[in-house]
Amino acid sequence: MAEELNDRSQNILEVIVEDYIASAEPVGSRAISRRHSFNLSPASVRNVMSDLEEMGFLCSPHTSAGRIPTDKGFHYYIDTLLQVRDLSKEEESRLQKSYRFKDMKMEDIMQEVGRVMSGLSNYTGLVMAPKFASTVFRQIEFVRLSHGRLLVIYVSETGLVQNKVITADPSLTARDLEQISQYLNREMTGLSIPKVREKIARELKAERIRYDALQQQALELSSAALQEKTEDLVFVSGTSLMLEQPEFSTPERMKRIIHALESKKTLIELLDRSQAAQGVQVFIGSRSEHTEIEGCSLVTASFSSKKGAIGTLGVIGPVRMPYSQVIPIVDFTAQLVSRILEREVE
Amino acid sequence: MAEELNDRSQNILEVIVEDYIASAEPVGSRAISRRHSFNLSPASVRNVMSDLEEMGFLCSPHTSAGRIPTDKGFHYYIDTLLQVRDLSKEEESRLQKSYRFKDMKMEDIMQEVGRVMSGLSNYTGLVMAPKFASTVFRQIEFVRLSHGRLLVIYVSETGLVQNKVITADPSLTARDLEQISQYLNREMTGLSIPKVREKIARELKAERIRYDALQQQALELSSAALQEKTEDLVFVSGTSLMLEQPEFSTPERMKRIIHALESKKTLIELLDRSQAAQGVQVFIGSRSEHTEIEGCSLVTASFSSKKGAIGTLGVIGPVRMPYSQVIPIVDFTAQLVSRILEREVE
DNA sequence: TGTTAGCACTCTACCATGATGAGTGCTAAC
DNA sequence: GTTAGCACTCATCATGGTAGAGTGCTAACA
Repeated sequence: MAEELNDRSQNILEVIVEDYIASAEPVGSRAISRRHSFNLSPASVRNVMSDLEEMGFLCSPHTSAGRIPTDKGFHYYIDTLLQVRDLSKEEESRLQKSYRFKDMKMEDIMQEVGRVMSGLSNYTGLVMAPKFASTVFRQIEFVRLSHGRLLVIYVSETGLVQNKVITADPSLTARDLEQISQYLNREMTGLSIPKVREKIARELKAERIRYDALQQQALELSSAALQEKTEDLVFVSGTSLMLEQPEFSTPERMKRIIHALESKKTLIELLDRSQAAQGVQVFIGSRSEHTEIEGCSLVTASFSSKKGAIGTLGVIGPVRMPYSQVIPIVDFTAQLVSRILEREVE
Repeated sequence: MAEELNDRSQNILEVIVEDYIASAEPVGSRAISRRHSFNLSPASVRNVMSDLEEMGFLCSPHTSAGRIPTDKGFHYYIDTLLQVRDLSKEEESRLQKSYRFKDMKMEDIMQEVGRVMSGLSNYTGLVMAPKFASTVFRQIEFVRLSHGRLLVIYVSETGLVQNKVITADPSLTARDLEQISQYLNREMTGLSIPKVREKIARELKAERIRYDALQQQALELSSAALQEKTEDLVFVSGTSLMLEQPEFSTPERMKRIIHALESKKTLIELLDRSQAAQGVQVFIGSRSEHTEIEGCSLVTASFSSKKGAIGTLGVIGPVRMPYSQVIPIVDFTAQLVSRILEREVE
C-alpha cells in the first residue's frame, strides 16, 4: 500500500481525479497539458499516465478514450492529495442556519438533518438514528390499549422517543401502571440500556422480589419493553438526486441503486461499520462486496452525546464525488447534531 | 359521457384492453381475430377498431402499430366492462394470513400494510394514516425535556400514537404535569379532536377558569399540543417495483416517477381526494393534471373505524394494470384495516 | 536522459442506408 | 355486412462508412 509517487505523478494524478470529478468524462493527455500549466507536452503526460495505469491508479475504458481514476486512484487521492479546508466561520453559521430544530422531536430532527445535508451536498443523505441500546434511560410511561396490550413510551436522555406495544397481564390497573412507571423512573433514570437490563436481571433473581408482586411485574414489563428493537432507524433523503448522476443514467443502474436505497440493508451494514470510527470516513464502493452499491461512495461521520446515543450520518453518491466539499459538510453536520443532542439533555 | 357501444365494439374493446394489460404491447387486428373466437376476420375487427379510435377509446402510436387503449378507453373498461369478482373465502384467509399485526403500533401497522399490499399486487403500495384531526381523543401524557420543552404523547382511540414537542412554562413541575394530564384525560377522552378543540376554546373563555391557574395551563398546553400536524403520514412501499414496469423503462420516466413518489405531494393530494368516497376508487393519471405521475393509475380505498380516524390506502402503478386482481386486494385490505382499528378500540 | 513532434492506429459515436416485418386502410368481390 | 387482397406506412435492426478523440511508438532534439 505504501506506494510512493514522485511529485509529477502526484500532480498529474491529482488533476486527473479533479477533472474527472468535474466532468465525469475520461481525461485525455492533451486536456491536461493545456488546461493546467505544467509546461509539459501531451506526450510527456502520456508517459506518466501510462506509468500510473501500470501501477493501478488509472484505467482506460477503451483504447482511444482518456483515463479515469480507479478505486485505488481515488483512495490515493483522498488519503494523500486531498486538502480538506475547514469551513470558514461564515460558512458554518450559514450552514447552521439551514437547520431549524426548534420544537422538533428526535425522529424529525434525524429526518430534517438528512434533508438539509442532502440539499447542501446535492447527494443522497443518510442518517442512522442512535441505536436503542446505545441510549440512556430517562423516562418510561405505559398507556393501556385493549386486550391487556400496553403501549410503552420510552424516552432517552437525548429526547429520543420510542413506542412499542407489548402484551401484559390484563388485570393491571391504571394505578398499578402508574406505580410501576414511577418505580422504574426512580430506579433506572440515568442508566444506560445495558446497565438497565443488567439491573433488571439481577433484581429479578433477588430473594426479596418474590414478595413484591408489583415490583416483579414492573421488572418484567420493562424487560419486555426494553427488548432490542429489530428495526434500525435509517432515513434516506434525496433519493432522486442519485438518478441525476451520469454514472447511474442507464435503467439497469437506476433500478439497482434505487433498490439498494430502498432496502437499506447494505446501507445499515456500512453505517454500522463506520459507527466505531472517529471523524469522517470515506467508503469507496468496491466491486467485490456490496455489488448493489457498486460505483458508490459513502462519506460518513458519527455523532454522539456525552451520554452515549451514537448515530451515524453521511451522504452517498458516485465515487466521483467532490470530496473537498462533501467532507466538511458531513463533518460539520455530525458535530452540529452532537451538540444538539447535548443541549437536549439539559 | 353516456356513450353507447354495441356488443361487438364492447367485446373488442374489452379484449384489446385485456391483451394490452397482459402484454404492454399495442394490439393488432390479426391477434384479436386469431386468439379470441370472435369468428371475425382481421379486416372486420379493423373496422370496429377504426370506429373505436374515432370515438376516442383507442389510439395508435403510429401507422403500423396496433392500437392501445386511451385513458378514456380504460375508463370505459373499468366502469362498464370490468367484472371484479370478490375474493373467495379461501383467498381471503390466505390474504389475511399475510398480515401479522400482533403487538404492532399504528405506524408500524400502516407501514406493514403497505408492504404486504405491495407484495401481493406487485405494485407500489401507498398508505395514508388517519389524519390527526379525524381521530378521537383517548389519552395524553407529558414528558419534560430540557429548557421548558415538553414532549406531548397523544394516543387516539384507535391506538395511533403521535409525539410532538412544545414549549411551555419551565416552572411547571412534574406534579403539575401529572395533574394536567389527569384533568385532560378525564375531560376529553372520547371526544373527537374538533370537539376537543371546541371545548378547550369554550372553557378558556369561561369565567371560573380565571381562578384556576393549573386548569388554564392544562387547556393552553393541550391547545398547543393538538395543533394540526402539518405533515401527513404517507407510507410508500415497493418503490422499485415501479421501475420494473415497461412504461417506466426510460431514464427520464424513471426519474420522474421516483421523484413523484419521493416528494409525496401529488400522492397526498390524490389520496386526500379519494378520502371522501366509499369503496374502491380508480384514478387514471390524466395527461393534463399531475404530469409527474403521467401514465399512472391509483387504485385506492379508505378505511376507518366507527369512531372516525379515516385513512386511505391503495396501490399506484401504470394505467395498464390488472384491475380485476388489484381492486379486490385493495378493497379487502381496506376492510381488514378498518376491522383492525375497530378491534383496537376494545 | 528526459522531452517533444509526428504519425499510424484504435475505438466510439454518429449518421445514412436498406431490409424486414407488423399492421393498417382501402377497394372490390362475396 | 363481411372478407380477401394489396399497396402503403412506419419502427426496428443490422450494416457500413465517417469523423473525432486519444493513444502508443518512434525518432529527433536539448
